[in-house]
Amino acid sequence: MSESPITIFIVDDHKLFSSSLKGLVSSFSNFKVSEVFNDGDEIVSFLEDKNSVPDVVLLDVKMKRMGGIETCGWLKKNFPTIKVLALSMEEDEEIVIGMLRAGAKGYLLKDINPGVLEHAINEVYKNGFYYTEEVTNTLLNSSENGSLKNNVVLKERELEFLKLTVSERTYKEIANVMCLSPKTVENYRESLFEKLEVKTRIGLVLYAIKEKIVIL
Amino acid sequence: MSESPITIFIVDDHKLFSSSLKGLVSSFSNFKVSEVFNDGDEIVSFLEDKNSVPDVVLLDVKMKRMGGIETCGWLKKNFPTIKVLALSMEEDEEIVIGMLRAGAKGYLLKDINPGVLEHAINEVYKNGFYYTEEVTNTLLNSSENGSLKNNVVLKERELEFLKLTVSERTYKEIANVMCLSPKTVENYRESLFEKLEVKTRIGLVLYAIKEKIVIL
DNA sequence: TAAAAAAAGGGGGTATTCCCCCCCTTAATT
DNA sequence: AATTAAGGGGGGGAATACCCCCTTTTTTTA
Repeated sequence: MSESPITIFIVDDHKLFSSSLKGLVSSFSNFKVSEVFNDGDEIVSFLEDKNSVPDVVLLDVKMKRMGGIETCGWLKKNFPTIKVLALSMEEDEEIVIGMLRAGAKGYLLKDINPGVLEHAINEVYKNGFYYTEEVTNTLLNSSENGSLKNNVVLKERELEFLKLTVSERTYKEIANVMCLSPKTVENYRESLFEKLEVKTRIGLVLYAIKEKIVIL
Repeated sequence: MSESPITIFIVDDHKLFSSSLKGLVSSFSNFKVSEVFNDGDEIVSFLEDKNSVPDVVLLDVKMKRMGGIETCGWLKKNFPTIKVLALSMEEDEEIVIGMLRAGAKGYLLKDINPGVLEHAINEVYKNGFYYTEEVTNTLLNSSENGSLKNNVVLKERELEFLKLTVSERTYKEIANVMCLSPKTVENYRESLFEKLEVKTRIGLVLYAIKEKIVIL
């Protein structure tokens, strides 16, 4: 029952890559690569001129003039029905997060197998999104940087204190909440400073967030 | 070419739910629900007795005795080939993150359509994972809580100050880095306190992290 | 072009944080 | 019986953070 094909735009400033990608994607059944752009600017002016609108855009992340995130944000804002699949060489956390926040419906590394790309395009078209395990893990682990004292076991009361520290409370206020004297609270602070190898409250806050002791 | 069915275990302490789920899943082609457990403990002892190992486990998150995260962690550690699909009523950020960190290959809300479950089981079996858009958004947006002054535009120098604040630096040190007098730095602090409606440095740090001005 | 806002620097005071000591009790170890 | 760990409480002081009020210069913008 051969439906109308999924129309695809490709945006990538490596012409060799984009043209070979066009060939590859066109070879998949039911896909039609209508346009190929070398830059974010190009697809923007193309769409501004009220030309045809694609179902899916394969968007390179790192482009010289108008970058991937910016382009993605523009597409999201002006053509929210378009599903953007981000394509990237590396898996830079900031960029992954940036692209997804900008509205990308998926994030693929360029070293994937053709079959995965085909699957991803179909998924993003049908279900509206396609997230690989790697990307999700990147999001999850985007907190395991820094040299965190990871092998530290925090006790219940310490966790309580830590959670309260991650808020605009003074130690006096924390003491009230925890039903302790301010001085005892300071003891917790001091022992945590040592345990977690930090020097200020800010350090505690960063630790708590990185370790997902508190979720923002 | 009818392959051997995907074997599935269900773990859920709501018997009514788990048994109806068993019926539903069994009705999907090529799925076989071999065992149903009422608790994490039960599947653990079952597997410890070297009984059959399933392909996929549908795991309830909130269970009375041995909880979902704990169970998932045990499965991940002892039977890494088993794909765990977490099932949950709500989409609590901490729990989503906890489950995925514990090794779950997917996270589904219990109010999904049967078709989605079928699709998810197939995906998790074939590709090893299945993440819904909601879950990914939960991870992404796990920062858009709180009443952030979102419509604030920060100037370059303010951003610089803000980024430096998210570190264990005193204002004196920040002043050195920014080549400003400590007093000027304090002016930035004050104006940001107003703009961002926070009362302490901690507030600034939380804002910067939530708004991904700094990525941890 | 005059007014407003932004950028930089500052005084002086109070509150809080941070740091190094100290003490007591209770419960587990040895 | 003595030691060690864990939880709770404290003093005092120096450093830092926080707050309000101020001046000057430059840049925007109305």
